[in-house]
Amino acid sequence: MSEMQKLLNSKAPKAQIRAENERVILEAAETIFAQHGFRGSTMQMIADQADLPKANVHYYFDSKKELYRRVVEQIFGIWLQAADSFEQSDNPAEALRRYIEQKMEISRLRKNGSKVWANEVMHGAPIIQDFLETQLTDWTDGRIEMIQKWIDRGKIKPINPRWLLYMIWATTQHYADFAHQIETLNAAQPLSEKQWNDATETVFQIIWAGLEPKSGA
Amino acid sequence: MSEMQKLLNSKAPKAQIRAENERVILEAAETIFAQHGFRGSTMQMIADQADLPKANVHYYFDSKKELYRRVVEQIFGIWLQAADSFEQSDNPAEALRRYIEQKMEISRLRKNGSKVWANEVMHGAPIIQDFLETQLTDWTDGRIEMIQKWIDRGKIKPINPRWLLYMIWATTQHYADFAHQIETLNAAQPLSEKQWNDATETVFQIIWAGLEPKSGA
DNA sequence: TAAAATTTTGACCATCTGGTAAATTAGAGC
DNA sequence: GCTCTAATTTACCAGATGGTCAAAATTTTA
Repeated sequence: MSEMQKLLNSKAPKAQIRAENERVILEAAETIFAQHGFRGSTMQMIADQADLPKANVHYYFDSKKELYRRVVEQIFGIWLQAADSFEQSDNPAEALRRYIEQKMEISRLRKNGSKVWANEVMHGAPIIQDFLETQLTDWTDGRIEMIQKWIDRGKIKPINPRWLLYMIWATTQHYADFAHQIETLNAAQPLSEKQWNDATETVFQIIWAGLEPKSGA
Repeated sequence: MSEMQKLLNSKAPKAQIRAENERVILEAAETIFAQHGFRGSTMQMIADQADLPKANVHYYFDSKKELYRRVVEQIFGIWLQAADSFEQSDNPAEALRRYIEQKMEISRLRKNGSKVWANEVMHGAPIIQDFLETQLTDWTDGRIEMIQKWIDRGKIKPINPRWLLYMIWATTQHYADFAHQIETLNAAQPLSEKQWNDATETVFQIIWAGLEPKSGA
């Protein structure tokens, strides 16, 4: 631990030391796991990132697997939180806009989390399979029902709601998971604020224009 | 090597043994790398998958890195091949339909390849950065120009072509990279032929309807 | 058929890495 | 201050893994 860190901790009550160190380690782990995957990350890398001795990381988290599970659980929480922005509404355009904006915002601000999630799912979700089967399934079914109601009321075109959801997930998360590719294709520059807004707007525009019932129908 | 394999090889001329074994190893490697990532895959796993002794794999491929690079290069070739289906055309609807169908087909038939690619890019493309900077950049710039012409001629709505391309990539590749999640949400069943067709059609319909200039405009 | 070249294979090694032990230091409660 | 608990840290270990080697087997060539 650095002198700086020591200084910061020294004034913290003992109860807060634990909370703070766990937070620091989880953040470091998310960064490292996002960059190198589970197996590609070493406890030493995480410890260095957190500016703590490796044994100290093990003091707070019994094993690499447990630490990883905690990171993934945290990420799933954020995912579900964003999902709430897709609330029941009679105005599909507004609900979709809010949801897309929220998911793009997460891709921008929580890139690492999205990457860890993608990695986990791509490798067969060994750790969070139960989340997929319970919470994610429930949430998805609920939203599909809701979109179906929009269709039944003629508020959007009749499309399969499931593929629409996947399209939104895919497109928004792409900006986090493939950020490196996008940057490379952007003259090695991260997207600017303006570009993020423009991309968000374009995603919404295409999807919404693709769903809006023809005024003449 | 199994007796079966031995029997099969025994009749092959020597020159073909090498070609055949390299093919078998590359295929095995793609499967294993897709499932476990670069670091999570061991040469032993790949050897077992190829039904060869580990030392034999090293006889054909000097190192794990070289084997991985060969796998990724092969995948990029397929990617570019699909890209060709997005050929110059004055009919955006047809060109887009062909491209989307092609990319969905690849997601279905070459799931592992897509996963390896996603993994590589997500981790910062350490191996294929040069491909991104040269070939992918060139291809993308070309297609953006082409889409811009469609816009200029009023054949599609004015949107930023780049975000449209990313949307197509994201959506189609999602069906490969997140296949496990999609299966879990499909009652643990792989998508049926019918579902694949339906998803492909929906993706095209939404995107095209989102791009088609209003008939009244 | 004999020699040369290629392929196969088991045994082995150096290194890396997750995890542990035990001693030391710092803080909380009295 | 003194004791008890929590946190920090160094040194270390056991197992896994990428890669090597040399011998054996197989095929090609002369």
